[in-house]
Amino acid sequence: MTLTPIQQEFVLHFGEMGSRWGINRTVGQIYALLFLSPDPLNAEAITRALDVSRSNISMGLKELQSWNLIRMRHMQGDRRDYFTTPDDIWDIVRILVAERKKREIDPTLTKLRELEMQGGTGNSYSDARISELRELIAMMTDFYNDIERLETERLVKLMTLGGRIAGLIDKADGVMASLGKGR
Amino acid sequence: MTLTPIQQEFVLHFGEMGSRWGINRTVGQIYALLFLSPDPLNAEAITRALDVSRSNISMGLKELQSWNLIRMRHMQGDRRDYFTTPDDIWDIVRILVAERKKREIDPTLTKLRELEMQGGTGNSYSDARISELRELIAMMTDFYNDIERLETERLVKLMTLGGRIAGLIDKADGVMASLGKGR
DNA sequence: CATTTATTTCAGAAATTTCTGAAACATCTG
DNA sequence: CAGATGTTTCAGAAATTTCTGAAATAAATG
Repeated sequence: MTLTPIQQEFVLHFGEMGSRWGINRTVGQIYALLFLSPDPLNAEAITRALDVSRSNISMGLKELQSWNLIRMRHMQGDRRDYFTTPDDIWDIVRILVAERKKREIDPTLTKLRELEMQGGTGNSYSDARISELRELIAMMTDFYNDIERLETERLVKLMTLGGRIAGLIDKADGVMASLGKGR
Repeated sequence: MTLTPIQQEFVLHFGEMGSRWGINRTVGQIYALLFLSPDPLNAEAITRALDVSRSNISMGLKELQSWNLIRMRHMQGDRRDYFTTPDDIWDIVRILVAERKKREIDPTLTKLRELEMQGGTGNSYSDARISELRELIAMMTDFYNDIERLETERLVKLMTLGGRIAGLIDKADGVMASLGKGR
């Protein structure tokens, strides 16, 4: 896999964005490369394309696997490991969101619950802030669980509702109210 | 502001999570402290509470201001700067999402458009991948713009729809179809 | 305008993260 | 099993980020 200039630029961009996304440069570049590649690549091919050390690639691949972001595959009569990104780009988004939630949100939700268990902070404002935050994160987490279950088709429909979304929410709410379940 | 043990733990947690959230430990701790504090705090008070250098606090506050995550206030007859987090926790969420989008998503959308402008990569699969990715990010960005406009009340309603959300999407789609605008 | 008070800047120190090359490990082949 | 092939581990080097203390800047006070 020799990269054309545009592919090169794409790969370098992912490398640069890596630090903002919570991965390192090499991991970003490996992912970008696999994302663009029509075929699975082995570590040796990745090393040649990115011009970093073989061991760095090995660690990067391990990291990407821990993120569930790449799949390992094998070829007939070749004992090297080959890697790909999921074909369906929506799968990639789902994985990314799931993993970021797991790393960036869940530990805090757990910690907040822990803190609340341990009794108050000794300050009513702090207590209120913590419980507000816990409630908000719990609500977002529940919403995430509902959204996560939607098939891609419905998800796309939701996302393309545009301005009609407000009316739709109100309509759903109206139904709730008429059923005596309003909040 | 002397911290109780539970407040201390909250502050330390935010410090530790900082690196996953794309901020450093001190910035995380400052934010946690301001979040819990009923009253605005000045840099000196923050320095005492967190036990790091005054200059580090100064830089941390600057960083938080660049994120729009804190507000500067002044007290009558006191020329020191005081800082708070927004009272409404939903405002905090909105700001966070907006800033992360700005830093983590927008540059990539711009880059992808740039790459597409420059003509293809020389590989049809790569081209398709890039344009798919650009479309997906654009869709999510548009959705974000719609959501961002919703008042908190409607946002909460949306998030608490639970399992009914799928049906609601279908209903909206049905209306679209009957109007001959189906996609 | 000299002094006091508050804040920022910045060069270098400290800490952390990333990366490399060499060695270890693992597995296959003849 | 000896050699070949492929992967991982890991100690230290390199790069990057964070943090500090001292100096600079800014603004108010008497």
